[in-house]
Amino acid sequence: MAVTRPVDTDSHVYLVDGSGYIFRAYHALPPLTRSDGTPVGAVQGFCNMLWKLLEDLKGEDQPTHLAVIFDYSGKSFRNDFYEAYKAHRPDPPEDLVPQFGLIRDATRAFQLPCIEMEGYEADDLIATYAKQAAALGARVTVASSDKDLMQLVNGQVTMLDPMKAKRIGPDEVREKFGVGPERVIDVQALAGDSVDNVPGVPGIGIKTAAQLIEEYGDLDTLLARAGEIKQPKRREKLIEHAEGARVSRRLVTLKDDIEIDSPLEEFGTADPEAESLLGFLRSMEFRTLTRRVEEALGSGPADETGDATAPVERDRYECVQTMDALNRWIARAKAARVVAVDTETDALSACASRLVGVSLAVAPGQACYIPLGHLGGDLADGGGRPEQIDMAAALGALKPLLQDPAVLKVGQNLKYDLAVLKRHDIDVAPYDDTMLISYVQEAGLHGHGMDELAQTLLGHTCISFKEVAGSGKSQKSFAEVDLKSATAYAAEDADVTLRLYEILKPSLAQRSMATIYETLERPMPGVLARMELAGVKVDVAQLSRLSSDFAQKMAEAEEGAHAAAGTKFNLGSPKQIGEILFGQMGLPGGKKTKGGAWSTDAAVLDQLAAEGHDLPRQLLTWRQFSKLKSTYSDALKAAINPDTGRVHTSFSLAATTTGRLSSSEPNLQNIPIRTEEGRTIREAFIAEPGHVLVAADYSQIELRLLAHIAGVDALKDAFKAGHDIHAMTASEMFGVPLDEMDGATRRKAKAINFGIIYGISAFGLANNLGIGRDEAKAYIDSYFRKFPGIADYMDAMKAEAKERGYVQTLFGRRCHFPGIRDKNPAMRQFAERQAINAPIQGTAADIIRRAMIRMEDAIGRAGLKARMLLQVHDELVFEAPEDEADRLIEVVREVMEGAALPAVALSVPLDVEAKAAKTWGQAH
DNA sequence: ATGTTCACG
DNA sequence: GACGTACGTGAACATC
Repeated sequence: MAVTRPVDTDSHVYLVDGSGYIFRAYHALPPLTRSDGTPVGAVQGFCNMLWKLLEDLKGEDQPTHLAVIFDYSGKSFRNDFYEAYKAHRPDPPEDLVPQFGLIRDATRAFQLPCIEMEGYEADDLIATYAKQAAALGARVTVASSDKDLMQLVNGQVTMLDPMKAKRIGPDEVREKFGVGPERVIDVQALAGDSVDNVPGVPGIGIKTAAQLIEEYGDLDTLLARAGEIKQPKRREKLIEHAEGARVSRRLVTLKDDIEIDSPLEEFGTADPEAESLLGFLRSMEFRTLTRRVEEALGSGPADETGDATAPVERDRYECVQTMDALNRWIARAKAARVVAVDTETDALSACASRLVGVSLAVAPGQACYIPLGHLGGDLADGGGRPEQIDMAAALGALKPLLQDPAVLKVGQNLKYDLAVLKRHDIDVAPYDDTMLISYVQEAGLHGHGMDELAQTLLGHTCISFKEVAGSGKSQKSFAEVDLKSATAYAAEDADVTLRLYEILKPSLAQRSMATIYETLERPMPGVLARMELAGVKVDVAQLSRLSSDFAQKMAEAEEGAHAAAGTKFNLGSPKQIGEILFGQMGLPGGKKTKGGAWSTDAAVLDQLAAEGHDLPRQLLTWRQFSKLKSTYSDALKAAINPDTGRVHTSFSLAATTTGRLSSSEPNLQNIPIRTEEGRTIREAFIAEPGHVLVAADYSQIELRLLAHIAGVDALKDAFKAGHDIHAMTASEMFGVPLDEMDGATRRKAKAINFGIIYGISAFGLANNLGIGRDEAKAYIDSYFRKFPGIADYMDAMKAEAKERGYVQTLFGRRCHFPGIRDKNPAMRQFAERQAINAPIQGTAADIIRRAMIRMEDAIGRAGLKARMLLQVHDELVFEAPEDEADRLIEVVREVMEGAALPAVALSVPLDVEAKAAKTWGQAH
């Protein structure tokens, strides 16, 4: 744990260039993966280096202060004046990406400060800290071998190559650059750096640059007197590229006056607490290093307050009601470098609710609640508004903590809190989400809500919301809950979240799911929170018109139905419909429902209507309009947020077994499109004036993935050639030439193609096509013969699910099916069909997640203002200024079509159809 | 709280 | 040969 210790002339400050080290370790060391496949080579190199540094320096060179400093991902201030800076750098290798997060975890496990700052590179932070420390008289060691840091070297500041254990002082710098440290930037400005896109002066390398600087003293003098140079080529180049040299000097000159968040004094070194470090090293499977650390530190039992499984004591939570108390908690959180955060609001919707309080936990059992928006009126609080810190002041103090790149914020379903805090202009980062850490490991096995996780992982029963707010009609909003109950409830949430994190996070690595979590889960809450906050505009007048149209159609159908039945009844009651149709009228009943009653669903009513009966026809019409009115036109109008005038859905990240999202309150993933009447609802989704909606959807993505995953050459070739896939299937199966294909045959093939994806059964296909079971069976057999690979794929998935309990997507996401070993054959077969479907549906879900994660950045880089609003499984919906539409479509298509790369190279192309229009309906 | 139906991919 | 079905969701409404 870092301690606070003043910096003075006896201090020795170590500044470790974490980012520089990551790349060197990655390239210098052989690739290493943990047993679960997570790449950890760079992490191991990094941990070895840190440990060696700490051990080697036990003598007189021992650091009194130490911090590890990282680049902030994204652009730096240098791009503000020179756009091309580091622009040609390729994206880091796929197997390095997950290690960035792990290396920050490693730093925290060593209990060392982990420093980064938006807009700055690690080198600038190091320069700033080095200057401050030197000014206080301390000695400084910069642990790096990066030549760009050599300009910092002087009598007090030396560098240490952490891999070669070699000291770099002024003499070594002179050896490398031919000039002393104080002239290094001049030499770099002339020589340039092709790797970082620093232009320099063409034709001049380090040797020549050093010679010129030696001769003329410094860069400005050289450029001013360039005309005196004897060699004509060199003279011309220098005169021509003088400005390039000046820009280059600005690029290579490190910024040493950044306003830093974490002062030097907080970097005081202390022996690391053994268990948390060892826990991390063991989870990474670094056996040698684990043993070394065990020997050096001993490994006693965990400290009582640090045990995630210690009993939860609700009365020990603190209710924070003064700025002093709040500042103490913020300091504790900063020191701990990890803090669990939870927000309480007065309603369930993140977009429509008001912030009521924030809770924090810094260690198991160490949690507080900060009430901010509680109302008076409760007798327990004496009737008045309870004593609370001013909301703006509290958020002002919390903001730097919540945005501090060196403090990890942990939440349970953090998307909600991100959205609430974003509305108060706070961008929480970095973060981890316990719900997602659980989901990525155990999707399909159980739910991932906090109460359930606390029960199973901690054996703890959380206070229910009802216990503090009541239930039913008398339920209070959280703002009306008294502070004592609110503190017990809210602080417990943060406490439990932190404990869950300590248990769940290490298991992520143990089961080699860290890469999936890092690439497909961790980035999502931020993306979705922004989409939900953006919302989508709907045309209120249009919805009102539709509601009254539908009401009229319903009334007509109701009248017709009552007339046809000869009696009045409730058209919304399947029970009454059954009694009339199959009782009074004596029609033959078709299938039964699960509960044993006669089914009256659309398939049954359709059949009866086709036989010429009027009542089922009227019922179908009534149901259609009743559905459109109550579920869509009425509900959407009621869902409009009065502040924004838009509809804000909530996306759920941990609801499905396959990795798909779900949408609720309202569900915007099931807006009608299949029928003409239904489409009118989609026409009510509109763009702001001067804007358009762009809808982009993957064409046939699941069939394409089936072709790739099952290795079906005929399907692959058809997709590569851009053929109509259902017509091709029909032609193969039924022997009809493509140019003679009729609609009915193609429709049959289409049903079979979909059936395959769903884990086909003869009964299901027969039902769907309205044919006999024998005929359906013959179709399936014929399909398997024509497309070898499919049957093998199905058998393989069933076997894999049976053996492991889960199947995997192409990217490695696991979908569990506990029913696969059930003794009930129906349950088992259900699980088998799920196991066949999940890798296909799940891979498609992974691909669109990857596209979404890359999309915002791609839109930003293209200089567009467009916003991503909705995801509907294979479709993304955007809103953009009219004049951006064409460019947006280009960017969106590029990102979506390439979303599987580089992790997976598909053997079929992904095709995206995109269109811009004023309404969602027209954008299809 | 559960079942039925139906909207979407 | 049993089992009773197409895969994944969420919302409204009736009924218990």
